[in-house]
Amino acid sequence: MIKNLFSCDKSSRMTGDERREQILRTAIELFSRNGFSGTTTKKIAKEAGVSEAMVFRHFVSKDELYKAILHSKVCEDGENQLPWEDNSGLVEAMERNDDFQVFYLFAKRSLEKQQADIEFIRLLFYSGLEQNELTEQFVYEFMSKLYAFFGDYIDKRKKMGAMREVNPRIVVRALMGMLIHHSLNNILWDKKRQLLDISNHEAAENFANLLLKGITK
Amino acid sequence: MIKNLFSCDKSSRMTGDERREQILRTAIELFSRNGFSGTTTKKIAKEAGVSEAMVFRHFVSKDELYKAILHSKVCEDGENQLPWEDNSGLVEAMERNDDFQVFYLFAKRSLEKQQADIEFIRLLFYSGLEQNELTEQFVYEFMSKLYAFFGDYIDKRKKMGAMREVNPRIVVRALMGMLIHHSLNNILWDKKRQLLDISNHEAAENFANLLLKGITK
DNA sequence: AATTTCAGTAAGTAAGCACTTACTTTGCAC
DNA sequence: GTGCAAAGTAAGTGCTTACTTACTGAAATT
Repeated sequence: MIKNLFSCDKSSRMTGDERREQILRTAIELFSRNGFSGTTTKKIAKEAGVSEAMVFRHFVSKDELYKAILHSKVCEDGENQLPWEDNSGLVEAMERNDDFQVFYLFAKRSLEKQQADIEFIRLLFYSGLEQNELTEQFVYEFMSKLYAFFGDYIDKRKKMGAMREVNPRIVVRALMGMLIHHSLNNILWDKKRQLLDISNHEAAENFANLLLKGITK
Repeated sequence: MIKNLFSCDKSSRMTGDERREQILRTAIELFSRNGFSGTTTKKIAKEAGVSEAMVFRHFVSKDELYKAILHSKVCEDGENQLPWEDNSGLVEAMERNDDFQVFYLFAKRSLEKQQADIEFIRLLFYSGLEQNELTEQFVYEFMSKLYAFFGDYIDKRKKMGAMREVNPRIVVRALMGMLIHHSLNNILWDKKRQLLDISNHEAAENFANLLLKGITK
């Protein structure tokens, strides 16, 4: 039978792996929207169009399902989440010491990634509040890489006399703060952009300039 | 009987208002730690040392209790949460156009307030993720006041030729991003300060300098 | 001293929860 | 076409949930 061509037909029988993937995707959506204890296995099954028993055939417990989700989002997607990967412009800008382009391109790519995967951010904050170990570990590794990446660049530019004496980690924390907080505002608190309505380009440009030149004339 | 002197004796009979307050405080602690659906009315009652029925005598439903909490935290405490209130140094610094002191004192006070009331931040993020209306409204009003406060100062300093042309709202968003993200890191993800271990003084100093002068030499 | 008031509880209720069991269908290899 | 592994379900399990009812006892008012 032609089946894969009509894969939107959820009621049709799937292979084990297909169904597992589908349950996982459904669960990601629900966990990211309602958190761990706000999501029931019944809802997941209903949304996926299967009986509850199927959820427990593919995942031994609700807890394991949650772990599988964090693992897939945080470890797999997360690995490719580094904003300088597939970003040749950024690497080139670093080579020619174009500070503005370095920070601008990093900021723009970060904002785009964050807004393209709202589920990821919500999951990260929910699991952070829920004191999940995996999240703590992911944030630690992700930030460590960021510190190394920017730390090297800033140290290099300091030696060239282009930057003043600063702790690179504080600079990275400041930059990530601007970016994540801006995305969080747009996602969580000010969806209608009543407080501040700017494009990612504008935001990245302003944040990069702020970080480099400050606001003093 | 001498009662109020031994008010730590939870098992003694309290007046209605006393007990209501106590249940509220207990509930704040639990909701901020575990979120709405992660907290049960049974746990609240047990922690408060009363039967579950008492919780429902004082609050018609779990939902109403949550609303009462957000109202008390967000509207009452929140009102006094503005970091320039009781901060005469900040107002004086503004009068003598001491830009660094303005941003430094604001940043330091903000960080201190955030770290003194971790419950508040956790509650704010939980209820934000849970799409609570009250939270959205609070953030809107709080940020509006911030924009007005700093907007006026930045506009004044621009006219004096001391600051370059920037959108004050972007500056405020950047500053709040640094501060909230820094606190969030310390509270949620990097409690052991493995990534970055700096005092509030150091953080405020660096963030203020960054915002004013940038990192370029 | 009697009465009223109200803080407080024990023991429920129905619905919902994570998870299981015992069974039925489906598609594919032979 | 038959056998069989695997996808799938209906109908449970015991426990927990938010919330209620019907009652008790201490203290303030009369």
